[in-house]
Amino acid sequence: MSVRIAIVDDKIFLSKAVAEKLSFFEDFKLKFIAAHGADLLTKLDENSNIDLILMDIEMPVLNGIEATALVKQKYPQIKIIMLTVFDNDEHIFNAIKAGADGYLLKETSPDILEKGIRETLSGGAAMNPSIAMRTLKLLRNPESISNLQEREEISLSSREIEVLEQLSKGLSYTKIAENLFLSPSTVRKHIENIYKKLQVHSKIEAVEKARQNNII
Amino acid sequence: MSVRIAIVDDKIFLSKAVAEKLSFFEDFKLKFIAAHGADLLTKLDENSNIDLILMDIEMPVLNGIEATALVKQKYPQIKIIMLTVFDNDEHIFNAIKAGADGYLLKETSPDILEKGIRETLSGGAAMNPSIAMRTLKLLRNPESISNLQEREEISLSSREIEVLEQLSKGLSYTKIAENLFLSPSTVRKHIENIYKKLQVHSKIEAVEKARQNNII
DNA sequence: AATAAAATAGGGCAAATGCCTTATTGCTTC
DNA sequence: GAAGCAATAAGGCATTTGCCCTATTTTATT
Repeated sequence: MSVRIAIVDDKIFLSKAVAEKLSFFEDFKLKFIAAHGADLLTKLDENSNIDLILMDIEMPVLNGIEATALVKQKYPQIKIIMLTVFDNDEHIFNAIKAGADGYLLKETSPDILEKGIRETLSGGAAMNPSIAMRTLKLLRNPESISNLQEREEISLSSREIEVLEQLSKGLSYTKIAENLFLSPSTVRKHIENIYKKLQVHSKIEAVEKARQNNII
Repeated sequence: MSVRIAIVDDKIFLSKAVAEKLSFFEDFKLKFIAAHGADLLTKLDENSNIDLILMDIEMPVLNGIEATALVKQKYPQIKIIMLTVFDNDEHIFNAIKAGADGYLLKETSPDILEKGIRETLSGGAAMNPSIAMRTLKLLRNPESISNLQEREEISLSSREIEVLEQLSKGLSYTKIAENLFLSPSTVRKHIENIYKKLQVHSKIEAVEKARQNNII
């Protein structure tokens, strides 16, 4: 039994690259490529015999999130995997809300893409591990969801995030130093830098702000 | 660089099976097997040089969810993947809340387990596709989550909750006293009582615990 | 090779915190 | 009306925190 697939992407060379990956698997039949959401809906109106859609997010006319919601409303049996270069929380959450069945990054290997498609068709969800982690954090912190829009760029280094995670559990400087094999002075310095970046002045404020921004 | 792993499971033949899967990968070093959560904590107190724990859920003495929360509180740098035969929503959600970094099923192949471990160590989340789908559904339906919460009886007075709310914003004793028209001494006493009731020893721990129990 | 950024480490100091003790007042509840 | 509890308040003290300084090593980036 073959799998009928559609690709939706306005960047032609990117959809070509995805089509190329699909071509490795002979039961995957690429039925059509749509240039944007509106184009997809038109094509589905003509023929909705599609099992799964690989959907870009950033597109003109009708973006991938809106298109997903509309397709799911009209053809709930069609599975949709978001396939995008962006992995920010707002996109992820909105795609999930719209009803997407998976969320993969464009650089995904043919192998992973294939597994994701098959798992999605059998009722699972395809997810990149880093995206899975973001969904976990969103689940842990439902409040952070309301803050997904007006979000400034806060960039903490991975070491700083590590320290912040320990902070959030209520550990002291010295305990954190022990856990991370650092000197307490270093931990203090990291925390000072974290405070500056987050513009806060205490542990709790830092943790609060980090939660609001889905950093921890 | 090798990966130091611990297994926690009361069924010996099941932990043996997992150990067997790990043995295919020469950089995976199985440091120890614990029979239950309490056993794990004892062993970690002796030596916390562990990168990742594969944790069962249903165990005597201290179950996998409680153990996860305790380990994450004391050693936040240790990654934890739940490895279980059950995949019901309550378990999944509680494990995520407790801080688990991944959730795989016991029948997982050595290959998937290996990938999950490596992805978790590099900051992602390891998730079985069917479990990923459940997390998506939980995210889409925040109301469903409230039915899953099991909470113990923690009774704070309304005054204590008021103080706790101010605490959670990162305010100092003196600021809280000003806001509530109390003497700083009184605020301190309230906070002492809150700590006793929640069995914690710092502001952040109190806020963390209160959040876990939906008090604030 | 040169420069910048991140990570590491240490010292000093005022303020805040966590924990102890004691004490008074008002409100329930049996 | 006695007992218990919640709320109020104060003093003491060791530890932790927040913030300032400097300085070396490691790791990109160009």
